[in-house]
Amino acid sequence: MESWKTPSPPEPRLRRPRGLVQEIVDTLVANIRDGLIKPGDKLPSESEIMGRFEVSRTVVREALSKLQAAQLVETRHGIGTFALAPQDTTNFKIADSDLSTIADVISVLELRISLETEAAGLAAQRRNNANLKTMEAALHAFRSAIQQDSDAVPSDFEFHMEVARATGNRHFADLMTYLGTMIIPRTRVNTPSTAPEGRLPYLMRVHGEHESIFVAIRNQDAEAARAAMRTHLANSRERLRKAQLSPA
Amino acid sequence: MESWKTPSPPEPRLRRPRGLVQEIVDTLVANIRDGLIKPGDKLPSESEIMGRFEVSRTVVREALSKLQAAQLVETRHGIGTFALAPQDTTNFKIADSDLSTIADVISVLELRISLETEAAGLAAQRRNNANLKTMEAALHAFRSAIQQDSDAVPSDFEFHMEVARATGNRHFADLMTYLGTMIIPRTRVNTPSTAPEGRLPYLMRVHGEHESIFVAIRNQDAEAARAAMRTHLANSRERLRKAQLSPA
DNA sequence: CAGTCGTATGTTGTCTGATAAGTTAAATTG
DNA sequence: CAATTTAACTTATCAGACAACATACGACTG
Repeated sequence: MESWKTPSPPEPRLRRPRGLVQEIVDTLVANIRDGLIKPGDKLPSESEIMGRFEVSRTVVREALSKLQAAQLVETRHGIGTFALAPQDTTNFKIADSDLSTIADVISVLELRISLETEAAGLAAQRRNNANLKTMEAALHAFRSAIQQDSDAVPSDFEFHMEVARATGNRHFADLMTYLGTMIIPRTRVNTPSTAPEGRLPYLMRVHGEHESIFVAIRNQDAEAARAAMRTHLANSRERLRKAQLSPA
Repeated sequence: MESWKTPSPPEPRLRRPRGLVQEIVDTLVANIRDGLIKPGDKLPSESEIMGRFEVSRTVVREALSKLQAAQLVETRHGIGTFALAPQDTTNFKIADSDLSTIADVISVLELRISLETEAAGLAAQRRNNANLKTMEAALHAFRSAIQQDSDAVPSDFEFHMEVARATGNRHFADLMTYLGTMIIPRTRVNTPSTAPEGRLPYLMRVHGEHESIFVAIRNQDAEAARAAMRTHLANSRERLRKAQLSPA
């Protein structure tokens, strides 16, 4: 009924995934973050943005409105819109919107690789018997969960947390806790389901990697612990990469 | 029902504190925070808000746009705008009280070692020419500052920040920014003063370490970059350790 | 009667064109 | 030259329109 209604298709705007407004917001945010627009700089006038993106002024103003709300720019009547200096960020935070795609999750996982690789090395040097005992318990719980086909994520996370705790440096455990709560809900969905080898073999391999980490830490071999942890998390990253390339 | 909009006096519009948009934003935010509009509730339609505040749709839409940016509401095309549940405000934070002793600073430095060692490796793989240029400029500024006996900390930090940026992973740069602002004010005090070799030789050695990192990143040698960064920061840690044992 | 379909209606998304008001700098005037 | 006026550019707001989307209800069909 409408298929014959459009004889001429001059549609220069093919993709509008999240609306025109968000497209402009994303572009401007990127320009500011990348330093293309420095704090104090004047943004292009509304008319200019209209022309550059080929949208109406309504869209431009709503985009700028969002940037104002985000405290990224300040608009002065009759003069223009200016980029603001990033406010004092006395905390580290990952926005939920920065975890919407698999690529976003990978970027957080990279941070986790950075953190946990070093944590494993420090843990190997500083672990005490209580740490080893807790790790062992977590490994045992993980194996049981696999065999009983129940949720293995809690014991998995508990093992990693104990490695972080074994560093004796509270900040490692704190940051792990934060990253864990951010990442776990997103990775759970596609954890064993995307494994080409099937759930049980995959989880058993993970278990083996955990044991390699544990042995290195127990033997106080910092280099081996680092390497084992890096291998373990790099595997997770590769699995996510594949899931990214071949969506279900 | 009238509780969320005070009836306006016969005078059309006497005070406009920061514009009509902000007035609507303030009112709606207050209503959401006070529970008059609960999470999941549908806000009045745009036409309705237009009528109640006697403003045009432009103003209403810009106000709602700000609320969207603040993650207070969500708008669905063709349905309406709905109040959102307050999002998780969990974040990673290091309390000021956790930085009172040198041991505390060392523990944060360890986190930084973890972060920057990996960042150097990733930077070696992913750096572009702009990154290299910025790093070179920072190195040059650092050397100049040394020779002119001025503050070398900003260019030092700038170099490290650019390494973090060269990872292409925003979280590295974000966490570096946070750790940097936490740590810098504390390390500045005892930076070159506690060096047994004297200020200039010490800073020149730091400069050399920076150059080793830079060369490895330029050559895209990830392992060498990691090692150079680890050496560099381990030296800082050792210096702090000595200062801890022999307080001035 | 049950299920499907089309339409009426209400909503948000975007566009167009206009007027008001603030700011700056050139042009004009004394 | 200095003060003032004007012009141009900017943001702020308004008004009306059409498109895209979603839902509800009635009509038609089996």
